Amino acid sequence: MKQIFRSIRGTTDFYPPQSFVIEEIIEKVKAIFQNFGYEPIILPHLEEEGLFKKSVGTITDIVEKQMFKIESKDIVLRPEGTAQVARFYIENNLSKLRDFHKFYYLGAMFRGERPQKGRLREFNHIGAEAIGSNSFYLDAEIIELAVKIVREIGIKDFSLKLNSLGCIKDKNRLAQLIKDKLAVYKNTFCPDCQKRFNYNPLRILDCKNEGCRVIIHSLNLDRTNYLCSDCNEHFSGVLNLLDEFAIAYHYDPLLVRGLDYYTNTVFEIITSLLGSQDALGAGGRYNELISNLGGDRVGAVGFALGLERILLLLDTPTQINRLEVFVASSSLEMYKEAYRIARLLRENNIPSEIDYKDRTLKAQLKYANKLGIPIVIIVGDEEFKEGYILVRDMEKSLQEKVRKEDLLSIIKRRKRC
RNA sequence: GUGGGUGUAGCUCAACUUGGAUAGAGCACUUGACUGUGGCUCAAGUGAUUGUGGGUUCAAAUCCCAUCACCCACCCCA
Repeated sequence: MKQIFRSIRGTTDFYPPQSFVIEEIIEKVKAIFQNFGYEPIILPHLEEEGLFKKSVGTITDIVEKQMFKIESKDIVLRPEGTAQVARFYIENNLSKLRDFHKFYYLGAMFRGERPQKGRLREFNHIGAEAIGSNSFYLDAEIIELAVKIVREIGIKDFSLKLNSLGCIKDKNRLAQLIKDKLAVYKNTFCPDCQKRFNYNPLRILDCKNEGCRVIIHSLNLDRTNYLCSDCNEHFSGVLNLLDEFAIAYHYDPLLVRGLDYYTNTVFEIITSLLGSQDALGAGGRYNELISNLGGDRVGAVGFALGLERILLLLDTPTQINRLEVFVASSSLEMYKEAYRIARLLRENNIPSEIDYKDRTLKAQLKYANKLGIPIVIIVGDEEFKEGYILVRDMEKSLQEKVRKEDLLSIIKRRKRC
């Protein structure tokens, strides 16, 4: 009996052409991050369980039931990046090195959710964290950066939502305000919201249940209801910058995020094309996180984009590789010459391919055509003996006979035009 | 985690309702017509123990149970 191993639930294999698209995304993203002064970090997939309990919050689903834990050790596969970056920042005393840092990272995160389209158990985040400043310019920059990445990757259907939760005092004030004003409706809420009412009243605000929404809208909630003057000023500063630089946004006073560490600015980049997994990315400020985990009290902002969700919105090209030349041989006797030519081209950084399956010339051309390779060099028995090699332009269907010694320069010239 | 749907060649699907003999088609792939030369057309060929494991039956892709995976909604979030 043959045993076929299958991929683990909620994990995906990426292969061409999709894998090429991912590589392109990564190249673009890195260039943009570096343009904005963000430095790469590569952190482990394993972290202590307690790190996420203390930062993301024990009442969140992520920590409560979605972490992959290594039995008998308090070690988990990281479910998100921000808390980890905070741990890394504190552990290495980076505040002593410099009082301001900007980092970016690309890597896998793990959450034991029930998989759906755009929701995997192992998925990749494109993340950025800027640590050490309370300036609202930084909030605006990080939002602009996230939007820019999404746009430059080629996504058209997306929008930006943002809100401010305020400082800890403001957040508590908002929670109390919700409790006070909604106490009368407590029994009419959906079962989820009845639970939320006690342990996480902010989450009532983004409930999808129609009944709950009607009640929530009747609050006519606005940030001026709970933000202190400093936090309100900070948020206005962010909005003014976005206005000034024409970054389209929608202020949504009902936007709250599921992770405990957020304070002040929170935002989401959403799309209408992914069903209920509509967040392409999200982020916000977390002014208390570093100090909660034992570091200095420094302001920080960050975001994460979901690579796989972005991928779902991009068209997958049918043909994508970087091969420029296929070296075909008219007979097996010429194979070694073809191999020699391919080596020469590769030495000169001209991506080249040859046949490895003893195909007929016809089949080799067909194969080159299938790979979308623009130039085929044909090593023909007769021509080769006379010192010539054939160069065929596959798009124009033109073929010329060139001297062996001129081959490289001719290919190089073609490559330029 | 809750509720529902789906699972048939590499891909997209048909046959399932009403069980019946070699499970069909298109695309893709290989070969040939085209005589050392791709794309178009035509022809032939390769490729499926019907997700997996049980059960009912003379007989199961088809009915039943279990299991796995994916999809949709909820939940959650990127």
